[in-house]
Amino acid sequence: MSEGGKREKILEAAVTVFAEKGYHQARIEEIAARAEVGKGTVYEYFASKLELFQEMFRAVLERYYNRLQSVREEGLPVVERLRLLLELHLDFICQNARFARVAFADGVGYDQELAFWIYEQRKTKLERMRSLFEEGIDRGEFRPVDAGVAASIFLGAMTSLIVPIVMEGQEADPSDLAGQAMDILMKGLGT
Amino acid sequence: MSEGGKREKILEAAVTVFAEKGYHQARIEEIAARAEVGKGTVYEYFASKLELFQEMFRAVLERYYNRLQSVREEGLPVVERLRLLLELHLDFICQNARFARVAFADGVGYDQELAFWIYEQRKTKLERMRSLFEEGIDRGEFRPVDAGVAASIFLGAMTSLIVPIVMEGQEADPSDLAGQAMDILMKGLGT
Amino acid sequence: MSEGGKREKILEAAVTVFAEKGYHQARIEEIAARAEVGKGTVYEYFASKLELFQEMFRAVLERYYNRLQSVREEGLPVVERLRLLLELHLDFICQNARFARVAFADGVGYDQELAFWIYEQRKTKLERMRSLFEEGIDRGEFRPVDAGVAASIFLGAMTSLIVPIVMEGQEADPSDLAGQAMDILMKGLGT
Amino acid sequence: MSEGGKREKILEAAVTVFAEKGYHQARIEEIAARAEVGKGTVYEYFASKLELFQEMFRAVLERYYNRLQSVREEGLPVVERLRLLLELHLDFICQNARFARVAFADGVGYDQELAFWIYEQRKTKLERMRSLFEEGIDRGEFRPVDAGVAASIFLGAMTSLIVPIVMEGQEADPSDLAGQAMDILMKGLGT
DNA sequence: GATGAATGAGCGTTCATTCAT
DNA sequence: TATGAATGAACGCTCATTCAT
Repeated sequence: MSEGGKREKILEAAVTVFAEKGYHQARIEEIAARAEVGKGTVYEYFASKLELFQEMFRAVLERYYNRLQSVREEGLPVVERLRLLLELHLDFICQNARFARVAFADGVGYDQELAFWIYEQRKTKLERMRSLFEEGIDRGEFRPVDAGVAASIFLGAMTSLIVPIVMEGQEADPSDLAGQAMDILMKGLGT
Repeated sequence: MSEGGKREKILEAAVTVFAEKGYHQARIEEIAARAEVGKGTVYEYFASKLELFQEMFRAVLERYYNRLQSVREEGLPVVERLRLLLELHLDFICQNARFARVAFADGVGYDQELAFWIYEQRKTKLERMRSLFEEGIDRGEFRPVDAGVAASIFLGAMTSLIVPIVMEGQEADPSDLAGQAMDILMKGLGT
Repeated sequence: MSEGGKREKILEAAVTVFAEKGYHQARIEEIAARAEVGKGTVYEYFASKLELFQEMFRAVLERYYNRLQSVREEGLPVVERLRLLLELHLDFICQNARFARVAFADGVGYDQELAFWIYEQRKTKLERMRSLFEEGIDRGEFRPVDAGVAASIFLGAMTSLIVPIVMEGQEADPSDLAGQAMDILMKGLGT
Repeated sequence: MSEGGKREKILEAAVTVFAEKGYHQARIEEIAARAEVGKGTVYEYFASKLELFQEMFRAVLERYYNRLQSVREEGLPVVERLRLLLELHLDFICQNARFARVAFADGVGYDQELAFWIYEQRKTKLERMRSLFEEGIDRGEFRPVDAGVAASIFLGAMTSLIVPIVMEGQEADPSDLAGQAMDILMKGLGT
């Protein structure tokens, strides 16, 4: 058997197992078994459990970012891009709840071995978000608030809204939910 | 040595060690050492590592809730209560960043052994928040949005805003930050 | 509370717990609890778990030997004394199955910490038995067989016959069982 | 190092260590060391200490039963088969005193964790023995006694006779000892 | 004497990682 | 390249024993 899909199969299995068991409860042996390769083979492709986790995490994030690509079409107003971002985000989660379990922990409270690494990933997201808000402010679409605070709130909302979906498999209509959240975030709660 | 503050000392040490190392990396022996008690003593007060973690978590949450008690004074408008809540929350975190590390994980991505238990704690928080928003809507302070969505966004913001404080020890002015966040959440981002 | 029955109560509790759990599974704390004394009190009366076990063992053996005393009435023929011995032995066990569990292990296979000590107790029994057989041979009641071998067989039978009573709580008629065993041992199996 | 006799080596080491120390005092680490394998390797072959003990016990019993196989030649009179059985039994013990230490505890007084399991093994032995005695009675070789009682006495004798050999390394002539015991058991002690 | 909170040595078991094949 | 048998460091938990009160 020559095909080189082994690396992919291992990553795929890693997503499943890490999501199901969490980082520490996940056993390399189970990942290998689910990938239908030998335990040693995992180490041919990944130097350690930690690295496997990180690669898997990156791979999932990549899929996620790919899914969100359309948001970068700069012709659209920032508000529309945010709405789209939120909708695609929720949609991605609804369809990949398993992935979310591992990939959308925002780093607080996570196991120390991973906390800072995951936090770095989050910082990237936050930064992208912040420049989006800056653009919105520059364009006059938003009030001149602190872009960092706005980005943080938006990111927090994105994370918070998916929790019941991820934890309880709660059904949700991404489009509707995104609409409601955007309504609050853009127009505020006040009368 | 007469005082029986052993249980408290152990809980105190547990906060420190669990926060520093995370649940799995934390070793009972280190907690015992930091509490200046024997390893066995830990098991006099707590049946297992898991139970120790949970008790510690509850104790921290209790301190947190105590700190937030003033928010329940029902004379105040809901908006004021929310602002106060956010400010006290941020203030508590600034002064107890260590605690936050363990107590404000939202349960996603956390180790499976704990994920659901922690999620239950979060649900309690979310429920309290939701009824606060319902009250605000009933009183006509807020627009008639979905209270659950609003609560989720608010809780997400609360969590998100503390991440850099907790992870990087970033300095922050709780009052100012709360003001900015409330401004966005109440008036929205739109022009 | 001044009464000095503490030692007795501890021994009594020790019999129960050691019998129920075996030496290693038995916990001093449980013995103390069942004796309604403090854990430390056990150590006022017995230097260690091992010594407590040995004292308990001796106490049970003493009761047993007391029960068997009538056998020493030297007026009776040895055969009668053996029959009586066997019957009293079986009767004692039927009524004190719990005791038997701890006191009639023959020391083989027993935990090393106890094996040799228990074996010593057994040697005492075997020696008494051997001199009884010697007497029987001297008196012409028995054929001139090796008294040691005879004693060993008799002791083996005594132990073996109680196993189902002790292990399964099997009901048995001591007198009848003693009769059948004596019949075999005295007249043999052969036609 | 190609041979995969690891499992055998571990079992061999287990016999030695369990016999020397007893179940509870025996440490897996010592067994591993004596088998010249890593501690973890033990767990590759046996799920737990208890299972290792049971497998070892079974393995020893198997050797023992193999040794006794000739007894099953049904051409021989039952008396002869019993004599042979006893002789082979004693001979096996003389040559494998170490094994006997672990394998011939008859279950009374043994550690609770093992007592009932070992008792089951004993019941198997007793049952085989009983049917042998029934056959002897049917064939008219024996008087019509209770086969169960006879089997119990015989088994008790088998166990009892090996005690000094096992515990003190006492030398014994299996053939002679078997002869004496059979003489008593078949012809009885009475004149 | 009586107590029970405190202790820590000790051990079974897990599992990431290695390496001979 | 692929494997999985072998490894051993690591750690949670137990419980006999001590000792201050």
